[in-house]
Formats: sequence, C-alpha cells, structure tokens
Amino acid sequence: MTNLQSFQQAIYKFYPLSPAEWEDFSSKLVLKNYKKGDFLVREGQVENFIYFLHKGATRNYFIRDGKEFTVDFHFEGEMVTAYYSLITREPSTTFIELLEDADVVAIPFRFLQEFYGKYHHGERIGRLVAEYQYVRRLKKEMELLSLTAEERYVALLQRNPALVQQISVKHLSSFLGIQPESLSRIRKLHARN
Amino acid sequence: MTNLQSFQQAIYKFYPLSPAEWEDFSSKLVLKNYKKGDFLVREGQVENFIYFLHKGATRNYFIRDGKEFTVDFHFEGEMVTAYYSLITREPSTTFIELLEDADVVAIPFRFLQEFYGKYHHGERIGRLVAEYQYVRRLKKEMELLSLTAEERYVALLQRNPALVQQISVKHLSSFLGIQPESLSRIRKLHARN
DNA sequence: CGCCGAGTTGAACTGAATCAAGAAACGTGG
DNA sequence: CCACGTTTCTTGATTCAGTTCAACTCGGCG
Repeated sequence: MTNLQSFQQAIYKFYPLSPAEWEDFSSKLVLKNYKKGDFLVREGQVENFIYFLHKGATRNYFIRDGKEFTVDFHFEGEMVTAYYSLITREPSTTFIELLEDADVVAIPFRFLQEFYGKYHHGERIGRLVAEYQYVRRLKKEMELLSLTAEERYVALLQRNPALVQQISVKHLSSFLGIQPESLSRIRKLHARN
Repeated sequence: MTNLQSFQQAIYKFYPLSPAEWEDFSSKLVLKNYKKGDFLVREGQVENFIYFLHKGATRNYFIRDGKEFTVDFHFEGEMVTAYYSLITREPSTTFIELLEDADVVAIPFRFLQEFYGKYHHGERIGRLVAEYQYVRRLKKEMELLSLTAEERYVALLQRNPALVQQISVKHLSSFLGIQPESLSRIRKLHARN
C-alpha cells in the first residue's frame, strides 16, 4: 500500500470523503522522510503541519527545569502534530522527535484551514479528530490523577504491551511520570519469566 | 441579559452564526434549573446534553476505589458536559455535581448532531469547541506530569485565584491530585498575611 | 446551646526520588 | 570486525514529599 492509500484509509475511518473532495485534499499533501533523531517540531516553533506516519514512530515531549517529560508516542498508521500549537498558533512548548526513520504525509496547516472552510465534510473530519484527541488526553489525565506509578505501568502494559516493549525505559518512565530507576524496579516485579 | 443572550454570546466567541442559523439552533434549546447538590450526569448514564451555565457552578469528578477525583470545575458563562460520554456514546465514568443553584441552557445531543449535519458553521463550532477542550486537558496533563503538588497549587492560584478561593479544600485537593491535609499545609505556606 | 462536617495540625509511615556505582548495550572510527 | 567511549539500564542505600491516621478547632445551623 502506498503512503497516500494508507493515509486515505486513516482519514476515512473518521469520515469518508467523496472522490472529488479527496482529490482536492490529497493534491495538497506533501511526502517527506526523516531519519531517526530528526525533529518534526521543536519548542518555540509554530506548528504548520499535521503528519501522518506511514512508517516510523515519534515521541512528543517537553522540557521543564532541564528535565524531559513525554506527553505521547505515535506509531505507524497514526497522525501526529504539536496539536496545541497548530490550534492556537502559539509557539510549541513541545518537541516531536523521530524514534526511527520515517516516511510521512504532511498536511500543511494553511491548506487544512482552506479545506475546513471549503468543505463541510472537511470540517467534520476536523471535529472528529479533535474529539478523538480530547479523549486520549482525558484518559491519560484521569490515570495520572488517580493511579500510582505501578498502577499506571500495569494499565499501559495491558492496553499496549507492544509499546511498553519497544520504548526505552528512559522515555517510558518520563511518559508515566516517574524516574527511570523506579520504572526499572516496577518492571522487575512484573517480569513474566 | 437573558439566559439565551449570554449563551449566544458564548457561542459567538467561537464563531458567529447567521440569524437564520441561530434561530434554528436556539429553537432546540431547553432551559432548566437545578439545586445545589443535584447532578447533571451520574456515572453509568450516557450524556445527552451540553449545558451552558447561565448561573451556577459545577464539579466534574469520578470515583476510583471509593475515592473521588475531580477532573474539572465550571462556572457561570461556561459550557459543561460529560464530554467523553457525549462523544463516544459510552456510559459516563464521571459525575457532574452542582456546587450551587443553577440556571442552565441545555443542548440535546440529538439536535446537536442534526445541527452539525445541517450547517457547515455548526460543524465548525463543534470543531472549535473540541479543540478548546483539548487544550484545557493537555495543559492540566502537562502540569500533573511535571509539577509537584505545591507547584500545581501555585500555578492554579496564579491562573485562577477566584477559583482557589471559592472551592472547598476537599474538592480542590482532589482536583490537584493530593490529599486535603496536604493542601491545607501547602496553603499555610502561601498564606498572604 | 450542642452537634456535625470541614479544616487544621501533629506524628509516624511509605512510595517514589535521589544519589551513587556497576553492568550491559550501542555506535563510531580505526 | 574489534576496541573504546558513551549512553542506557539496573541495583543498592538514603532521603524526602506527600499520605495516613488521629486528635483537635472552628463556624454554622437545628
């Protein structure tokens, strides 16, 4: 499957566009590729794209008092952007780092805005995407509020064991809101040998 | 200003509707009032409304292991709903409790859906509201992830001193993710006598 | 008055952080 | 393809922020 086909599929899961709408939309897309360690966005930049990961994985993090805090990971088949900055047009407070080499489809913000204005269905997809993103954030927030470090690890392990396996202790711990040493200890308790 | 006028103002801050659109929209609204201690939604119910608080205040919380965790507060002039449930149509995991007597404007979900389908501008407002809600959640999540209990209190105090003053220690502490005793101690340190 | 829930204060405890050191994995250049 | 330096992971010892449990204060209200 090509980049565009897998992207189309991801979009159509939200809402299927007409052939003419898709034609118009897809003509504005930009194909790019990145190397592991590259950044899609850095702190201070205003986000100008939504990226679809045809291949690759990303980490969305911010720095406070010199420490990194990971907000989210994204993988093959998912969309990623510094959503806060894209929406507000303020400089991003987060970095998006490539965890591996990646092929992406980039939607320029300016065309996205135009598409929202031109097509009711475009606006609809925008709404559904925003709602979906809201749900992701709320779930994470509720876990941070009500669960202990160990409980958060177990919850994530059950929900997404593949993620837990492939992400480094350093990155995973900063996602769970704990120190690497603590995650290492928690992990030992839950080792399945 | 009447209920509907203040609600219209709140909506138009997102995007102004045409007179005809507003006419159609507002004809579907339901005015209700509640007493302190009433619930807009309880855990287990599917949310069927978005409420605009013309007057009153609410607390959005969930219970885990018998303990209450507060996700959000809403005040006069704001919209409130169990958004997760409204979007997903799954039973709500949260309660919305009235902290004082309230007059509200309720938008029935079924009419909202119809409005989204009928008007491009309706869909747009839906998108902008979802984006706004996303931003609220992300900010809170980032604070929970990177700040200590005391730092979260100070941040909230600076951002919204009025809220800190009028919400009880019990509710405020469960919003900050700490115990009432801890908040009481933190508060003493920051007393401005 | 006297009760009752909310808030405060104190003392002991604990989950997770911090500090420190060693072991394993990684990648880069010779 | 190996050697070396660098980063990541683990483990142990200690510390500390915040919890827990318990007792006391205060203001409102029947």
